[in-house]
Amino acid sequence: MEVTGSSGGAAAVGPCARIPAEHMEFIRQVLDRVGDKWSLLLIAVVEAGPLRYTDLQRQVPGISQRMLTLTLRQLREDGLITRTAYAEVPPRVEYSLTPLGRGLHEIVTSLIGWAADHHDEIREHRARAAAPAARS
Amino acid sequence: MEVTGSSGGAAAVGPCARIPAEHMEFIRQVLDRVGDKWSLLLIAVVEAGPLRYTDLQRQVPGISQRMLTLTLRQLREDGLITRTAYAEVPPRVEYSLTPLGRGLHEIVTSLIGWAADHHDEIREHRARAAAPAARS
DNA sequence: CGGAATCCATTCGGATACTG
DNA sequence: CAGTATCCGAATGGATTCCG
Repeated sequence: MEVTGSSGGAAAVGPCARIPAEHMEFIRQVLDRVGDKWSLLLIAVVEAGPLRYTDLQRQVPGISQRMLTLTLRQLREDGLITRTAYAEVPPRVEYSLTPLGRGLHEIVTSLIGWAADHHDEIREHRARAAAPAARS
Repeated sequence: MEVTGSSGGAAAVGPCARIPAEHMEFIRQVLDRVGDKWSLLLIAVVEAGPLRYTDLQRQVPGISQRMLTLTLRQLREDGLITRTAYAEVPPRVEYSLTPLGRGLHEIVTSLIGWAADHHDEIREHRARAAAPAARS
């Protein structure tokens, strides 16, 4: 796997970072699915045990019914969450993470933790980039 | 901070998963920035040391100049990558990860690893969901 | 309560052409 | 080489309305 050989002209890349082209395919697939506006957030929230539709809607501020339904369906089709419907008088539906989903949830937790740790730093950078004025 | 009091009606959620509403804000911000089509992929690729514009374009299959430029600019504004231009006859520009970006890169690596481990499983689920036919 | 369906604005993002 | 600028189709996603 060590492609640091000097035979090629454009070597000198790092040791492990060259992403194999074969991997690109499913990286893209996962990123396409998970890289929308709500999936990761929903993964993060639904971890709190079986949650009902309206619970999710309340916990995720700003999401519309449409997007909630759509995203939940996709996550379910990918095997990341389960949907359990109870045939009761007021219908009740509960969503939970599958084991597969829990694996992803750990990563989402990392991401959220990282965001929590560094969002100040990012906001500073962003503000600094937006204001090219500050120069004595 | 323990809101697990039984005064409310809808308690019974998990122990740690309730995401504080204050966190939601910057979770959304980070997700909005990072949850597009190319950011995470670029973070993953640019880790391979200083890479030039065309290198990135070659390493990320399918990206257009427009998106490459735009995404690189955003990542730079957020302080995740650095851009170094050399005033040479054929212009040369190199992109690298900042320390901040390297922190995110670790998480991206986890995500890619997870994707590599489970993409078969996901594809199976997805196919099974798409084909409701298979029943003897 | 838990959706599905339709409508529509905004955004995303690709193709192309041009520039320093 | 490393972008910028414009055009335009496609997809995202919100608001609203209706249904079982």
